Amino acid sequence: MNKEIPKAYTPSEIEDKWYKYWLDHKLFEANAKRDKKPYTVVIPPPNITGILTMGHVLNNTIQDVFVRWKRMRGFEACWVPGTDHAGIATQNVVEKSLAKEGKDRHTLGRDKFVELVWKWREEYGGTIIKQLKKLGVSCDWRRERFTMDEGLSRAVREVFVRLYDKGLIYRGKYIVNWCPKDHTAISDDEVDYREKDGKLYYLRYPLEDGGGHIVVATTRPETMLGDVAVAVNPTDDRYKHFIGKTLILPLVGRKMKVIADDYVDKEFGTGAVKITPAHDPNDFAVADRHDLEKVVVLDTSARINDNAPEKYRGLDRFKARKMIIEDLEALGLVEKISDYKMSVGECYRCHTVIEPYLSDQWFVKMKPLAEPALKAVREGKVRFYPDRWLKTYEHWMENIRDWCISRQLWWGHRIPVWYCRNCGEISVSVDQPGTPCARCGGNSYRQDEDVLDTWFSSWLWPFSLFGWPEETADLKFFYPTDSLVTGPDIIFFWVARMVMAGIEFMGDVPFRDVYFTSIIRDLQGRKMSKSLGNSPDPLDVIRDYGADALRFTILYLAPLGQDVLFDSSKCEMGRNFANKIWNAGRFLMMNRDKLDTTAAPDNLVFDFADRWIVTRMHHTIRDLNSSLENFRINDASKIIYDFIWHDYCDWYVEMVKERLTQESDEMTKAIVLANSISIFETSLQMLHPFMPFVTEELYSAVRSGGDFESISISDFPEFEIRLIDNRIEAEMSLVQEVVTSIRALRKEANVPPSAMVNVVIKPKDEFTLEVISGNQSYLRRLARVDSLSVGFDLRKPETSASGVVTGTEIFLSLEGLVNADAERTRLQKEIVRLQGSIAGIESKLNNQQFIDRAPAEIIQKEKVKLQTMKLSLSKLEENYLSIK
RNA sequence: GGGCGAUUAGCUCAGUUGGUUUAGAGCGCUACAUUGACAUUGUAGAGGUCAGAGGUUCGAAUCCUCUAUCGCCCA
Repeated sequence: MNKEIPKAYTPSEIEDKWYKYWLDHKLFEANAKRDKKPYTVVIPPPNITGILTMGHVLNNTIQDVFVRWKRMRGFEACWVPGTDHAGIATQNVVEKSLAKEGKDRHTLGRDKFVELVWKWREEYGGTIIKQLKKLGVSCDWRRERFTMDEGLSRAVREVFVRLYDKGLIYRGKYIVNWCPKDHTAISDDEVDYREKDGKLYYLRYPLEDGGGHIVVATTRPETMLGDVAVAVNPTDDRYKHFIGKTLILPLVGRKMKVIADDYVDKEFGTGAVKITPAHDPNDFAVADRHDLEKVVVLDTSARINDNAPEKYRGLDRFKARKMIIEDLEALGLVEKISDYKMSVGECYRCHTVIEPYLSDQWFVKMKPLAEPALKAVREGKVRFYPDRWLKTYEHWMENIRDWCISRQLWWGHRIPVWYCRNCGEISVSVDQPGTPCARCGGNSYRQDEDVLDTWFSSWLWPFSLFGWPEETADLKFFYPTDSLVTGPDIIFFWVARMVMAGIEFMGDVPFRDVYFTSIIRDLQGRKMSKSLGNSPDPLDVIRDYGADALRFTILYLAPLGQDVLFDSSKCEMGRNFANKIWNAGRFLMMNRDKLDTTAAPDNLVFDFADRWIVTRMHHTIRDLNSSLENFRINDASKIIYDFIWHDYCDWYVEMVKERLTQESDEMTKAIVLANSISIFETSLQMLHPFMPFVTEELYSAVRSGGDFESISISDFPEFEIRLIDNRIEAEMSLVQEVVTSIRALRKEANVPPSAMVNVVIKPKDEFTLEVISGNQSYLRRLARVDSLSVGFDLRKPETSASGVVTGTEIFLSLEGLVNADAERTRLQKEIVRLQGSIAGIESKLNNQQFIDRAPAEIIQKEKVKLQTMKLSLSKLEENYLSIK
């Protein structure tokens, strides 16, 4: 930096430069061999289809703060980045682009299609990674992994085989969200629910014994072909006597029982529910509990299949609905049809109504995995921040259900199950069997068509990315990882499952601490989402305000466990802060350029201001470290903000200015400046994990000359208790109080800021006298005072404004400027306020129970407070009376 | 229906085990200030019966109970 330092900080000019520098100098690379303690973080891998959102910004900034902080504190900090193959999302994206060319994946064939997805990934899959770099994150990019990489894919197959061999993987029937148009299952989050006008059909199901009928209500009468029972609530008096009786299913003729189940809502419809296990998830669960048959009556295109009476076979579900109602009406079995608003699930891609559909799926038995994972968290081997999420975790783990891991997609890890083409024998192995079929000796195999749920690779992430199942040096050194930073919305999908996988396959938990981030909302409190379009593009925000500003603002706004209402304009706060620091640096540089600093001696002499800022700084170091240790990251950002802005800039720099103007000796000036630069450097180091760019730029500027070392690998400031000086802090508070009080008096009396005033101070005690006399030059400058007299025996000037600070009287001599009435009013107000406080304390001290039960320390404090207030009050009253 | 969280200044939020808190910050507002770091600034100020009602306690924004409103998760 030279003399032409711009007045305003312009982030865009330096951010890319420093990021490139850090990468070129390999500052973020971590190695297993080093003689350091590891600090490991694995990134929650973003989807390759995704673009950077505010959620990612928060999440990754938090990780970066911890990683940079630990790196500076001497840890071998290793942050492994990567992306997730996001099965469904990615397949959809590629299918959409195919559709634009009028093609679909089926005409292309599986191999060609998968090839195309890989090509798409090469081209677009790195977008979010590029965007993350703009944020300044300090990942070891050499280690970047993708959940479909060969190594990770092998880990997935290995895990499947191990679990299968242990008997923890099985094949079974399961209700999925089926799209009859795309012929695939889709996940719960890919179903769009819409309010629609529908009908509620009330159907009569006759009893076998001819004793009347039961009326059931349904929105989907065509599924009645697959009914196997009617359920009622066991506490429902209307139906108690029907339980156990047999009904005849109209049109089909099937005999069905009336069963009792808690699931039935007495208030809904008639209180009797038809049970269609193959076409409704709730009914499926009921059927499991009551051991009922599951009759599938639709084919994969949602047409009536051969399990139904011949008449309806081949009909589309909606045509079948119409015909069934007509037929039932003809039989007099429709009681009534009413209008009904209902929420219907649609495929978010093609808007076809989703069909809950029973199909063959692969499952993992979760109970044996969940038990040790629950125990580990309960024992504190993994800690949650905030810890209330423990309850959510426990609840889920205690009621865990088996995990359906198969997906009818083409993009993903294909299930490592092979079927003998000859006899159908199943082989489960990491690679295709190379030996003849064990049962029939056949040599031809067919691999299972399905792929695995994307989470089935994510749950292995903390160790698969270090090379598992190979016992690599990295795995030994960096596992278990230290902190995981993620959103509470994936506590089940991801966090819990990683704990299970870590314990099962590595014998140890995958991380020690889990930090659950806030949810970012817009100013109306709505979750930010693509469809609402209410999420600002972080890249725009970075362009407008700077990456540091965005990082700092979002951290400052995001307390642990609370949601954040965000709007880009809030980044002004961070931008202003960056600019403030920039200008503090500018001030130091400008003064250094004026001085011959080569003359600065090694032994720096500290004056009052230096000693004060040093003790404040060490408080800051201590508080900052303890906030970060406790994952109170927004506290940490407030602490460093207050120190730099208020202690350093507002007070210390102003005092430095006084010394630079007063001192005539170049050598002394050089010392003063060297001290302030040294404090500034330390401040930059403390701030660096939060605002890496501006701190690096300034650090490099103030240290220009010597050998350059990046701030990001410099030593984080160490707290030294010997530099905490309570007496200096008390002295400085007094100076600050007196200055503030004089400034307030000036303002009250309408003295222009540029005008100098004369001040008389009658100190409360020796200590006050000493401090004020000793710091006269600072007081004069900070409060713009011309002549200052301090003494016990001084008299109040004839015309003056007066104030009392904890018993010390301050008089502002104002020839002809004092408005007596205004002065009286002001003092009166102050007197009333003090009287109120005094009355409060007196009543406390007069309360015998308070005296008996409160700790002596508290009582003593109250007494001192009372004394000071009484002293101040008497002075105020005296001054009030003397106004002429 | 079950669970969790929130409710503090006009707005957005801090306030860790109850006592130097007559409750703080940022933004906004008011007044004044622009030739030496910074108007992306400085100085001073106005603004709150801490959602409501009970209770525990010498003492409650803080602990307990209930109510109201809002949000999230599970069913």
